[in-house]
Amino acid sequence: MKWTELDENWCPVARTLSLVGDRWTLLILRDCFLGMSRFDQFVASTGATRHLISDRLKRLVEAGILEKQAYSERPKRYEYVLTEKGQEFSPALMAFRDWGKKHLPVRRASNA
Amino acid sequence: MKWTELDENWCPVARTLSLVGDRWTLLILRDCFLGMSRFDQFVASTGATRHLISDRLKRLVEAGILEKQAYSERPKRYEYVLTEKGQEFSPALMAFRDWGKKHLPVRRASNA
DNA sequence: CACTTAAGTTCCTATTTGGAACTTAGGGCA
DNA sequence: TGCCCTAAGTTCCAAATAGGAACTTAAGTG
Repeated sequence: MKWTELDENWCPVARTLSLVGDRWTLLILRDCFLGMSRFDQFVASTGATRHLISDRLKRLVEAGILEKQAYSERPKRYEYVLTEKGQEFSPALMAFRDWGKKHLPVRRASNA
Repeated sequence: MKWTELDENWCPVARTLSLVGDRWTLLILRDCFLGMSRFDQFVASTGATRHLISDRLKRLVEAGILEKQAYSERPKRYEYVLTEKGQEFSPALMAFRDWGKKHLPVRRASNA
């Protein structure tokens, strides 16, 4: 089964995953909650390829989670901002953050 | 950048995603919370291939989110149960469920 | 004119998935 | 004994997706 077929699943978790159940998509949303809104910011921050960011932003806009807004005419430039639907996703990211903080501490060799 | 490289990321959300930021992994966890524990149950319930389920279960066990327990000797058979670390992931799934329920209703053509 | 920024797109290779069949280790029963 | 069944995986190959780097478009800067 392809994951795109999950969108009509009986389970709301599965339907949610069909839309945002992808690492880069969720990282983009994290960045939005951190105040980012531009293409190159997402590329730099997530480390994903431009190709992927382009694709994921398109899907998020189609899904009504982000909105594309022009912030400059002549060079036409757009930024991506969370819609209300997108804003309401924050509890999920908070839950991920809390779980990660508790269970996946960074154990950097203190390179002194 | 490969997503596996996210595990040392400064951001706890990214570290969490490096582990469970994948559709099938999260669906397996959903199933665990619904009381499932066996390989074929995960296969049937998620619709993912046996190959994928096998791979994801391995990673979840390695990460200490699930535990493999023998429920039968002679035919050796194992089941997968949530550890405490895994149990504590429930708020994230609840958040996904709530968001999906609110924003992604199933609109089935009532096939009467 | 040459350089820079921002937002993408294109191209090609490499990795991951999807699907179906095969394996291993017994159990049931005729 | 022989045949089919279950459960948990593994293997194989074709198809889809991702990674990396360069290219494009449209302007602004010195």
